[in-house]
Amino acid sequence: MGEEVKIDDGVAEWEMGLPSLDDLTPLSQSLIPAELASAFKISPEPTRTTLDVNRASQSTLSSLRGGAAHSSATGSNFKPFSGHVDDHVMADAEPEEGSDPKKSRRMDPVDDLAIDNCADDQSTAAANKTLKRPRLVWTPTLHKRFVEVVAHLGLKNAVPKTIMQLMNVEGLTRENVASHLQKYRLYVKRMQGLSNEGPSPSDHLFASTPVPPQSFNESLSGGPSHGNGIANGSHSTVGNGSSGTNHVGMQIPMPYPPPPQIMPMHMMGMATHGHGFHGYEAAHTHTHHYQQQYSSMMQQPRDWSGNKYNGYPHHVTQNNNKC
DNA sequence: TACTCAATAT
DNA sequence: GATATTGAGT
Repeated sequence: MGEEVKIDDGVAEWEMGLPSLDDLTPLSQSLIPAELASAFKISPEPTRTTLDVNRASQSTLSSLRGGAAHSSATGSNFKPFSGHVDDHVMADAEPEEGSDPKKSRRMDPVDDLAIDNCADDQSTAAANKTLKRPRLVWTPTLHKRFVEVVAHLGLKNAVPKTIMQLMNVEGLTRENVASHLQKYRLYVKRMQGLSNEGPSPSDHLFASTPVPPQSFNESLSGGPSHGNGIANGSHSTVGNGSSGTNHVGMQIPMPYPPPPQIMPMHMMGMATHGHGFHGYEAAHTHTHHYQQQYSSMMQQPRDWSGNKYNGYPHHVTQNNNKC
Protein backbone atom coordinates (compact mmCIF):
# COMPACT_ATOMS: atom_id res chain seq x y z
CA MET A 1 0.00 0.00 0.00
CA GLY A 2 1.06 3.46 -0.58
CA GLU A 3 2.88 3.39 -3.81
CA GLU A 4 1.68 5.33 -6.75
CA VAL A 5 0.86 3.39 -9.78
CA LYS A 6 -0.57 4.93 -12.83
CA ILE A 7 -2.06 2.91 -15.48
CA ASP A 8 -1.73 4.93 -18.55
CA ASP A 9 -2.86 4.03 -21.91
CA GLY A 10 -0.53 2.24 -23.60
CA VAL A 11 -1.19 -0.95 -25.20
CA ALA A 12 2.54 -1.08 -25.32
CA GLU A 13 2.73 -0.77 -21.61
CA TRP A 14 0.27 -3.51 -21.16
CA GLU A 15 2.12 -5.61 -23.55
CA MET A 16 5.35 -4.97 -21.80
CA GLY A 17 4.17 -6.89 -18.84
CA LEU A 18 2.96 -9.80 -20.83
CA PRO A 19 4.94 -12.95 -21.12
CA SER A 20 6.54 -13.68 -24.39
CA LEU A 21 5.19 -16.32 -26.64
CA ASP A 22 7.90 -18.64 -25.46
CA ASP A 23 6.78 -18.28 -21.91
CA LEU A 24 3.25 -19.21 -22.62
CA THR A 25 1.88 -22.65 -22.41
CA PRO A 26 0.31 -23.50 -25.70
CA LEU A 27 -3.41 -23.71 -25.43
CA SER A 28 -3.29 -26.95 -27.22
CA GLN A 29 -1.28 -28.40 -24.41
CA SER A 30 -3.03 -29.87 -21.44
CA LEU A 31 -2.46 -27.93 -18.27
CA ILE A 32 -2.57 -30.99 -16.10
CA PRO A 33 0.04 -33.65 -16.58
CA ALA A 34 -1.37 -37.10 -17.05
CA GLU A 35 0.21 -38.43 -13.87
CA LEU A 36 -1.22 -35.62 -11.82
CA ALA A 37 -4.60 -36.08 -13.35
CA SER A 38 -4.67 -39.73 -12.54
CA ALA A 39 -3.33 -39.14 -9.05
CA PHE A 40 -6.21 -36.83 -8.32
CA LYS A 41 -8.67 -38.82 -10.32
CA ILE A 42 -9.21 -36.02 -12.72
CA SER A 43 -10.45 -37.17 -16.04
CA PRO A 44 -7.93 -36.06 -18.60
CA GLU A 45 -8.86 -33.14 -20.75
CA PRO A 46 -9.57 -33.98 -24.32
CA THR A 47 -6.63 -33.34 -26.50
CA ARG A 48 -6.96 -30.11 -28.36
CA THR A 49 -5.57 -29.56 -31.74
CA THR A 50 -4.42 -26.23 -33.00
CA LEU A 51 -7.54 -26.22 -35.04
CA ASP A 52 -9.64 -26.47 -31.93
CA VAL A 53 -7.77 -23.63 -30.37
CA ASN A 54 -8.17 -21.46 -33.41
CA ARG A 55 -11.82 -22.23 -33.55
CA ALA A 56 -12.24 -21.27 -29.95
CA SER A 57 -10.38 -18.04 -30.58
CA GLN A 58 -12.64 -17.21 -33.47
CA SER A 59 -15.62 -17.91 -31.36
CA THR A 60 -14.37 -15.68 -28.60
CA LEU A 61 -13.56 -12.87 -30.95
CA SER A 62 -16.86 -12.98 -32.68
CA SER A 63 -18.73 -12.98 -29.43
CA LEU A 64 -16.73 -10.02 -28.28
CA ARG A 65 -17.52 -8.12 -31.42
CA GLY A 66 -21.14 -8.94 -31.26
CA GLY A 67 -21.57 -8.27 -27.62
CA ALA A 68 -19.35 -5.30 -27.23
CA ALA A 69 -22.12 -2.93 -26.34
CA HIS A 70 -23.44 -3.30 -22.91
CA SER A 71 -26.46 -1.53 -21.67
CA SER A 72 -26.44 1.17 -19.12
CA ALA A 73 -28.37 0.84 -15.96
CA THR A 74 -29.85 4.21 -16.59
CA GLY A 75 -31.84 3.03 -19.48
CA SER A 76 -32.07 3.89 -23.08
CA ASN A 77 -31.60 7.56 -22.55
CA PHE A 78 -28.02 7.07 -21.70
CA LYS A 79 -25.63 5.64 -24.09
CA PRO A 80 -23.43 3.01 -22.67
CA PHE A 81 -19.83 3.52 -23.04
CA SER A 82 -18.22 1.74 -25.79
CA GLY A 83 -14.88 3.41 -25.79
CA HIS A 84 -12.05 3.25 -23.43
CA VAL A 85 -10.48 6.63 -23.22
CA ASP A 86 -10.64 8.40 -19.98
CA ASP A 87 -8.83 10.70 -17.73
CA HIS A 88 -10.40 9.51 -14.61
CA VAL A 89 -7.90 8.48 -12.15
CA MET A 90 -8.42 5.93 -9.56
CA ALA A 91 -6.15 5.61 -6.65
CA ASP A 92 -5.71 1.99 -6.29
CA ALA A 93 -6.05 0.33 -2.99
CA GLU A 94 -4.70 -2.97 -1.99
CA PRO A 95 -7.04 -5.87 -2.22
CA GLU A 96 -6.79 -6.70 1.44
CA GLU A 97 -8.90 -9.76 1.42
CA GLY A 98 -10.38 -10.41 4.76
CA SER A 99 -10.34 -6.86 5.83
CA ASP A 100 -13.45 -5.03 6.76
CA PRO A 101 -16.12 -6.18 4.38
CA LYS A 102 -17.74 -2.80 4.55
CA LYS A 103 -14.72 -1.39 2.91
CA SER A 104 -14.70 -3.78 0.07
CA ARG A 105 -18.33 -3.89 -0.64
CA ARG A 106 -18.30 -0.95 -2.98
CA MET A 107 -15.42 -1.97 -5.04
CA ASP A 108 -17.30 -3.76 -7.72
CA PRO A 109 -18.45 -1.12 -10.16
CA VAL A 110 -15.10 0.45 -10.59
CA ASP A 111 -13.56 -2.88 -10.93
CA ASP A 112 -16.03 -3.51 -13.62
CA LEU A 113 -14.90 -0.45 -15.37
CA ALA A 114 -11.29 -1.00 -14.75
CA ILE A 115 -11.38 -4.36 -16.33
CA ASP A 116 -14.72 -3.98 -17.84
CA ASN A 117 -14.06 -5.70 -21.05
CA CYS A 118 -12.14 -8.42 -19.38
CA ALA A 119 -14.73 -9.63 -16.99
CA ASP A 120 -15.71 -12.43 -19.21
CA ASP A 121 -16.09 -15.13 -16.69
CA GLN A 122 -17.46 -15.66 -13.30
CA SER A 123 -14.19 -16.26 -11.64
CA THR A 124 -12.97 -12.90 -12.76
CA ALA A 125 -16.13 -11.27 -11.57
CA ALA A 126 -15.86 -13.05 -8.27
CA ALA A 127 -12.28 -12.01 -7.91
CA ASN A 128 -13.26 -8.45 -8.59
CA LYS A 129 -15.67 -8.55 -5.77
CA THR A 130 -12.91 -9.20 -3.34
CA LEU A 131 -10.95 -6.22 -4.52
CA LYS A 132 -11.18 -2.92 -2.84
CA ARG A 133 -12.61 -0.15 -4.90
CA PRO A 134 -9.85 2.10 -6.02
CA ARG A 135 -9.97 5.60 -4.77
CA LEU A 136 -11.62 7.84 -7.24
CA VAL A 137 -9.83 11.00 -8.14
CA TRP A 138 -11.96 13.74 -9.46
CA THR A 139 -10.05 14.94 -12.41
CA PRO A 140 -10.89 18.27 -13.96
CA THR A 141 -12.70 16.60 -16.77
CA LEU A 142 -14.72 14.49 -14.48
CA HIS A 143 -15.40 17.43 -12.26
CA LYS A 144 -16.37 19.46 -15.25
CA ARG A 145 -18.91 16.93 -16.17
CA PHE A 146 -20.12 16.89 -12.64
CA VAL A 147 -20.50 20.64 -12.60
CA GLU A 148 -22.31 20.64 -15.87
CA VAL A 149 -24.79 18.11 -14.66
CA VAL A 150 -25.29 19.93 -11.41
CA ALA A 151 -25.72 23.14 -13.32
CA HIS A 152 -28.25 21.49 -15.48
CA LEU A 153 -30.20 20.17 -12.59
CA GLY A 154 -29.79 23.13 -10.38
CA LEU A 155 -28.46 22.47 -6.97
CA LYS A 156 -31.98 21.92 -5.82
CA ASN A 157 -32.41 18.83 -7.86
CA ALA A 158 -28.84 17.83 -7.87
CA VAL A 159 -28.85 14.78 -5.73
CA PRO A 160 -26.25 12.11 -5.95
CA LYS A 161 -28.23 9.53 -7.75
CA THR A 162 -29.52 11.87 -10.37
CA ILE A 163 -26.15 13.38 -10.89
CA MET A 164 -24.61 10.00 -11.18
CA GLN A 165 -27.12 8.99 -13.77
CA LEU A 166 -26.77 12.11 -15.81
CA MET A 167 -23.04 12.01 -15.67
CA ASN A 168 -23.25 8.55 -17.02
CA VAL A 169 -19.78 7.66 -16.04
CA GLU A 170 -19.33 4.02 -15.76
CA GLY A 171 -18.06 2.91 -12.43
CA LEU A 172 -18.90 6.14 -10.75
CA THR A 173 -20.93 5.35 -7.72
CA ARG A 174 -23.60 7.27 -5.95
CA GLU A 175 -21.30 7.45 -2.99
CA ASN A 176 -18.58 8.98 -5.10
CA VAL A 177 -20.96 11.58 -6.32
CA ALA A 178 -22.44 12.21 -2.92
CA SER A 179 -19.06 12.79 -1.49
CA HIS A 180 -18.06 15.13 -4.24
CA LEU A 181 -21.36 16.91 -4.04
CA GLN A 182 -20.85 17.43 -0.37
CA LYS A 183 -17.55 19.03 -0.99
CA TYR A 184 -18.90 21.02 -3.85
CA ARG A 185 -21.72 22.37 -1.78
CA LEU A 186 -19.32 23.42 0.88
CA TYR A 187 -17.31 25.15 -1.74
CA VAL A 188 -20.30 26.92 -3.17
CA LYS A 189 -21.46 27.95 0.23
CA ARG A 190 -18.09 29.32 1.08
CA MET A 191 -17.81 31.13 -2.19
CA GLN A 192 -21.14 32.72 -1.80
CA GLY A 193 -20.25 33.69 1.68
CA LEU A 194 -17.13 35.29 0.38
CA SER A 195 -19.15 36.87 -2.35
CA ASN A 196 -16.84 38.03 -5.08
CA GLU A 197 -13.57 37.28 -3.48
CA GLY A 198 -13.09 34.21 -5.51
CA PRO A 199 -12.02 30.80 -4.55
CA SER A 200 -9.29 30.17 -2.11
CA PRO A 201 -6.15 28.55 -3.35
CA SER A 202 -6.98 25.54 -1.32
CA ASP A 203 -9.98 24.84 -3.38
CA HIS A 204 -7.91 23.29 -6.09
CA LEU A 205 -10.36 21.65 -8.34
CA PHE A 206 -13.20 23.89 -7.43
CA ALA A 207 -11.10 26.96 -7.73
CA SER A 208 -11.45 26.76 -11.42
CA THR A 209 -15.11 26.03 -11.21
CA PRO A 210 -17.31 28.99 -11.74
CA VAL A 211 -19.20 29.91 -8.65
CA PRO A 212 -22.77 29.13 -9.33
CA PRO A 213 -25.21 31.97 -9.16
CA GLN A 214 -27.80 32.16 -6.47
CA SER A 215 -30.46 30.80 -8.72
CA PHE A 216 -28.33 27.82 -9.29
CA ASN A 217 -27.83 27.52 -5.64
CA GLU A 218 -31.34 28.17 -4.57
CA SER A 219 -31.79 25.29 -2.23
CA LEU A 220 -28.32 24.84 -1.06
CA SER A 221 -29.25 24.70 2.57
CA GLY A 222 -32.48 22.92 2.00
CA GLY A 223 -33.14 19.31 2.69
CA PRO A 224 -32.84 16.56 0.21
CA SER A 225 -34.95 16.98 -2.81
CA HIS A 226 -36.55 13.92 -4.11
CA GLY A 227 -37.81 15.53 -7.22
CA ASN A 228 -37.25 14.05 -10.58
CA GLY A 229 -34.87 16.76 -11.48
CA ILE A 230 -33.92 15.47 -14.81
CA ALA A 231 -36.29 16.86 -17.31
CA ASN A 232 -36.42 20.39 -16.21
CA GLY A 233 -35.41 22.13 -19.29
CA SER A 234 -32.41 24.11 -20.12
CA HIS A 235 -30.66 26.41 -17.84
CA SER A 236 -27.06 26.07 -17.39
CA THR A 237 -24.61 28.29 -15.73
CA VAL A 238 -21.33 26.96 -16.71
CA GLY A 239 -18.60 29.51 -16.83
CA ASN A 240 -18.20 32.01 -19.55
CA GLY A 241 -15.01 32.80 -21.22
CA SER A 242 -14.39 36.33 -20.19
CA SER A 243 -13.04 36.08 -16.73
CA GLY A 244 -12.54 32.44 -16.22
CA THR A 245 -14.49 32.65 -13.05
CA ASN A 246 -18.10 33.42 -12.73
CA HIS A 247 -19.17 35.56 -9.91
CA VAL A 248 -22.29 35.21 -7.97
CA GLY A 249 -25.14 36.35 -10.06
CA MET A 250 -23.47 35.89 -13.36
CA GLN A 251 -25.50 33.55 -15.29
CA ILE A 252 -24.67 32.45 -18.72
CA PRO A 253 -27.62 30.64 -20.09
CA MET A 254 -26.54 27.71 -22.00
CA PRO A 255 -28.76 25.12 -23.45
CA TYR A 256 -28.19 21.88 -21.82
CA PRO A 257 -28.53 18.86 -23.95
CA PRO A 258 -31.15 16.31 -23.23
CA PRO A 259 -29.80 13.23 -21.60
CA PRO A 260 -29.43 11.22 -24.76
CA GLN A 261 -26.76 13.60 -25.90
CA ILE A 262 -24.69 13.22 -22.85
CA MET A 263 -21.90 11.06 -23.89
CA PRO A 264 -20.84 8.44 -21.48
CA MET A 265 -17.44 8.60 -20.03
CA HIS A 266 -15.09 5.95 -18.97
CA MET A 267 -13.14 5.67 -15.87
CA MET A 268 -10.17 3.66 -16.73
CA GLY A 269 -7.38 5.64 -15.28
CA MET A 270 -6.01 4.14 -12.18
CA ALA A 271 -3.53 5.22 -9.64
CA THR A 272 -2.67 4.02 -6.25
CA HIS A 273 -2.75 5.83 -3.00
CA GLY A 274 -4.62 8.78 -4.14
CA HIS A 275 -3.83 12.11 -2.88
CA GLY A 276 -6.57 13.77 -4.64
CA PHE A 277 -5.33 16.03 -7.26
CA HIS A 278 -1.76 15.34 -6.64
CA GLY A 279 -1.81 12.92 -9.44
CA TYR A 280 -2.85 15.70 -11.67
CA GLU A 281 -0.59 18.26 -10.19
CA ALA A 282 2.32 15.97 -10.44
CA ALA A 283 2.14 16.34 -14.14
CA HIS A 284 1.73 20.03 -14.00
CA THR A 285 4.07 20.86 -11.22
CA HIS A 286 2.22 23.91 -10.11
CA THR A 287 -1.32 24.33 -9.15
CA HIS A 288 -1.75 27.43 -11.18
CA HIS A 289 -0.83 25.52 -14.25
CA TYR A 290 -3.54 23.18 -13.41
CA GLN A 291 -5.90 26.01 -12.77
CA GLN A 292 -5.04 27.70 -15.97
CA GLN A 293 -5.49 24.61 -17.91
CA TYR A 294 -8.69 23.71 -16.27
CA SER A 295 -10.01 27.21 -16.58
CA SER A 296 -9.33 27.20 -20.22
CA MET A 297 -10.90 23.84 -20.44
CA MET A 298 -13.97 25.23 -18.82
CA GLN A 299 -14.06 27.94 -21.40
CA GLN A 300 -14.00 25.67 -24.31
CA PRO A 301 -17.15 25.50 -26.25
CA ARG A 302 -18.70 22.29 -25.36
CA ASP A 303 -19.29 19.72 -27.93
CA TRP A 304 -22.00 17.51 -26.70
CA SER A 305 -21.16 14.91 -29.15
CA GLY A 306 -18.45 14.23 -26.70
CA ASN A 307 -15.56 15.14 -28.85
CA LYS A 308 -14.55 18.10 -26.82
CA TYR A 309 -13.79 15.94 -23.90
CA ASN A 310 -10.50 15.33 -25.51
CA GLY A 311 -9.07 18.23 -23.66
CA TYR A 312 -7.46 15.82 -21.36
CA PRO A 313 -4.38 16.74 -19.53
CA HIS A 314 -1.73 14.67 -20.98
CA HIS A 315 -0.61 12.88 -17.95
CA VAL A 316 -3.91 11.24 -18.19
CA THR A 317 -3.62 9.01 -21.03
CA GLN A 318 -5.83 6.67 -22.73
CA ASN A 319 -6.14 3.32 -21.28
CA ASN A 320 -6.54 0.78 -23.92
CA ASN A 321 -7.24 -1.87 -21.49
CA LYS A 322 -6.58 -5.07 -23.29
CA CYS A 323 -7.59 -8.38 -22.11
C1' DT B 1 -33.58 3.45 -0.44
C1' DA B 2 -31.43 7.62 -0.75
C1' DC B 3 -29.89 11.87 1.31
C1' DT B 4 -26.82 14.78 4.23
C1' DC B 5 -23.34 15.45 7.47
C1' DA B 6 -19.42 14.29 10.13
C1' DA B 7 -15.73 11.28 11.09
C1' DT B 8 -12.19 8.64 9.36
C1' DA B 9 -8.83 6.87 6.08
C1' DT B 10 -5.54 7.58 2.47
C1' DG C 1 -3.28 19.16 4.67
C1' DA C 2 -6.21 17.89 0.95
C1' DT C 3 -9.17 14.71 -0.71
C1' DA C 4 -12.02 10.58 -0.91
C1' DT C 5 -14.56 7.07 1.64
C1' DT C 6 -17.38 5.37 5.18
C1' DG C 7 -20.83 5.39 8.72
C1' DA C 8 -24.66 7.31 11.30
C1' DG C 9 -28.79 9.57 11.51
C1' DT C 10 -32.80 11.03 9.05
